[in-house]
Amino acid sequence: MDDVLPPAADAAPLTIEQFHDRLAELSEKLPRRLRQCADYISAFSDRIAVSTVAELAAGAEVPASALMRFCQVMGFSGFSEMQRLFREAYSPGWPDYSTRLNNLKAEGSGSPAALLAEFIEASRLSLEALAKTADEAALTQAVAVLARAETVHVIGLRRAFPVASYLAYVFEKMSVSAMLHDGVGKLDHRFALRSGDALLAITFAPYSEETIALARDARDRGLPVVALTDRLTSPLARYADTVLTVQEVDFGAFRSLSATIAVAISVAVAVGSARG
Amino acid sequence: MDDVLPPAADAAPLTIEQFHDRLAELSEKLPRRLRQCADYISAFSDRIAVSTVAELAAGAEVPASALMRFCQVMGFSGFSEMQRLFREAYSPGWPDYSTRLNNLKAEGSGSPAALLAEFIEASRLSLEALAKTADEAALTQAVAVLARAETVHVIGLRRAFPVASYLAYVFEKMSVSAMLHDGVGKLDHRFALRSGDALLAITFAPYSEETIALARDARDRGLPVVALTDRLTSPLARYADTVLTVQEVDFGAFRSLSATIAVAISVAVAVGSARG
DNA sequence: CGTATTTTGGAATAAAAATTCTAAACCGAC
DNA sequence: GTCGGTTTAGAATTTTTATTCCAAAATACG
Repeated sequence: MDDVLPPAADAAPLTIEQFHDRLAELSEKLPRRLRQCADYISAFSDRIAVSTVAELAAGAEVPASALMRFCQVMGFSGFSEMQRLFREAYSPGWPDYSTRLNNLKAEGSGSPAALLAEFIEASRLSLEALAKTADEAALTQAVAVLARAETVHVIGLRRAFPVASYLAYVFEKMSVSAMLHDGVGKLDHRFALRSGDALLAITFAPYSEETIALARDARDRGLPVVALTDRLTSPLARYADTVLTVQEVDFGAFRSLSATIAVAISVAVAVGSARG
Repeated sequence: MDDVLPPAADAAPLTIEQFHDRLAELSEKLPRRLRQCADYISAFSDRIAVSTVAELAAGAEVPASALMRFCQVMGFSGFSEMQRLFREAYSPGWPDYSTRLNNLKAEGSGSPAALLAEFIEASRLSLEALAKTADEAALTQAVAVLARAETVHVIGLRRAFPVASYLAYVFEKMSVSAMLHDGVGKLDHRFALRSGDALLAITFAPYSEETIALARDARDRGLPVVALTDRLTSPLARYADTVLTVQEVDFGAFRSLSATIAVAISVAVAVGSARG
């Protein structure tokens, strides 16, 4: 009963860096079993997020209760709290964004400036997630496929249309022969697809029939198809040789497109320069 | 008691790749709730290792039992077995945004990954600048003007066309009467502008003649004009009642549009909700 | 050495998570 | 509409996991 309050000084670490600092600072003055914990944890800290107390304890060759005490010495209330730090650090931001937005909407604060702030935030999150998850191999493959094509056909309707049209613009600027299938007049120009060409198709849930149909068509004729979509299980993926996926954080019913455009333009510019 | 043995064919996936294959193969023929699981899981498979059934179920917006059934359909005995696959493969990728960006850039300049990193960076900078400089009063005024209009006419050509087309899409979704002046067939629909309407015109240097002409036309007839452009001294500004400015950071010859789209959508959503 | 203090291991308990089960909703074919 | 088979939601149950507790062992100190 000596310490009535735990000194505020040793509150739980809030970041992984603080965690390691604390670990280094402590590990010298710990008794044997706790030091074993410290050593093991510092070597395998990245397994904290996906292990149980028992597993880590076994790894450190200590009883589970020793590991519990270790967590407490580190300033956490227990193992779970420590684990949360590592789990959240692994991919922060996402879990409660949508609920936060719902609250915001419920409160009816629809001022344009507030909306803008939310949009900016959604875009920023999307870009951040893209940076983390971008698949370099798929990207490279997509560029290779398109760079080889005679003419690049681009299709994207509804929400994907802005992306498709920007692509067409960039291709034009880079003197890449490209054709935008825009659905104007319900004309479909599927017969414009000639051997030697390639298709870049863009669609997000709810997927657009026409886009998928054109992809199938291209595939049936043996043309390479690159898909830009939201998930690997998208119906578009079946007809594509290369699938690029992008997650956008949506804001209410609308998506920011920032990440999607970033991917699209990178591909287009890379294709343009690959062709010289 | 029909199937005494589960057919060996649908044994559990042994690698993450097999897992995704299986997912793609199944997801089409699954009933509603299970497909929801499949979609969510395929988009966020990296969270499996660090989440509980309840958390994932909440993310996919299904009851926990649906997610359990999903695991079984995938060939696992239950969630724990599925999770084991992901936990064993787990390695905390690139911890944070900036180191990951550097990694992408390290691929070598000109590589698609490096380009993507640059674009992401440019977009993020644009958004940041926008957050700092956004003019609340202008925004509010623009929304007020457009909310009062019978029909909102939208024009934006070349680089601004993606923005204009996304605006048209959002207006449609929000049941705001809107017309996109797209320049198809060089038809100009200036006579579609009727009193009571308003024009939202978008152009950036080098400014598009047609856009400016339409703005002038609208102004001459006494219709309110909202300009979305890059500077207050833009030629478009002369004909506009309200001017919204956005600076995009460009990367090479191309701009990210992120900030522009953020402004555009905020305005559109605000207009939509102002009209009820 | 012997006593006070700290540390330890493991059993006991509490909490949380996974898994199963069932009645009801749903859907498609008649 | 109604019958048969599927699918679903959520309560009930089981299993796993975290956490506490305390007697015994170790250590420090006189």
